[in-house]
Amino acid sequence: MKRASGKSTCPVNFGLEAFGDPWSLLVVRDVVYFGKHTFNEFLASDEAISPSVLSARLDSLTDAGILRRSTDPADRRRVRYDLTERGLGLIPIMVEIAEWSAAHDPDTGAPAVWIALVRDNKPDMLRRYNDTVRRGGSVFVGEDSVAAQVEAARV
Amino acid sequence: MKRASGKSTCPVNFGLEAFGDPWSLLVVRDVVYFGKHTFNEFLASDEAISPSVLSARLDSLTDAGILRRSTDPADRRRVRYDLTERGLGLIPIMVEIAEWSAAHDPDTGAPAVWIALVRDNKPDMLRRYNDTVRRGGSVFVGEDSVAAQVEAARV
DNA sequence: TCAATTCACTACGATCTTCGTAGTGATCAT
DNA sequence: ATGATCACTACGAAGATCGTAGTGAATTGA
Repeated sequence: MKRASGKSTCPVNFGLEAFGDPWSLLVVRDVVYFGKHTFNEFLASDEAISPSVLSARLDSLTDAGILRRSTDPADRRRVRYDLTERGLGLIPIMVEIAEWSAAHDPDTGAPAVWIALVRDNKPDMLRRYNDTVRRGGSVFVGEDSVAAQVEAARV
Repeated sequence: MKRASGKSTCPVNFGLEAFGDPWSLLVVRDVVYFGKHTFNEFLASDEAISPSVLSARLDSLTDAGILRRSTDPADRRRVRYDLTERGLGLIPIMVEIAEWSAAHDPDTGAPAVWIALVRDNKPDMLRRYNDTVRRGGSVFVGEDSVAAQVEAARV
């Protein structure tokens, strides 16, 4: 991304300068969908980011106001990354990307039933995503995940 | 983007592999918002892409089934790029990016009134975007632009 | 008809970014 | 005290992008 910054006031360009590299949205995805919050958790993702690149991305996402870092008081080695309000605002973008990919990737790992659920109840599901991630939960992993909420409501 | 392809079935990753570099979505934006369709038109964008990179992006977007190329019968030098149905599917993603950026960039060039119009009439506006671009029009430029349609309806 | 222009695109060296592996220092568990 | 684990840094190799300068084919204007 050597492209000169601020050379255009186009909003699509602004977004791409903030998170439009090949890795930033994968970090955000790890937080939103899988409840990952630490360096080593991000490092262990399927896509195999290298530590120096991850470090640079965490810095730039923090600088852009998308992530907030904090040290765990119970273990001061541990640094935790959470989405800010601005970062939570990226959820609709990710959901649209997931929907597009699920429709066009024959080998997609996205469960068709989940994609349909999100597509057909978008405002409601986006609200659930937002609320859940805001309080530290995730879409698929954990006690209070969105998937668990939906499952509980289905019965 | 040296990242190994196909190493994950995550739909966010699939999308990013297809159009998640810093330039692809700017090409799509040029088509959708400004009605650009040729190499030199893309080259003249504010963000100053270099011709070799543009050439590579047009190839990869065509390979990904997002763009379709055709030679102008009236001027056989001219190569025209249009969005395929799959490419039209990227419109909701771009609209969400634009909405996020307009909300977080103090210097955004996006007209607030337009962003509000799209936000508050999203299904209707997305349908207009899609229909208009499909028949060769654009959001802001040209006789049949979405902006012109909205202006006509406002009177 | 023929030179000048315009079209999409390639060539290429310099520079920047990413990759992949191997550390480093601080903190924690035993 | 020792070893493990934490977030990261270092660094050379490989790859991508930048910016400028072409190239050949098609079209236009004289």
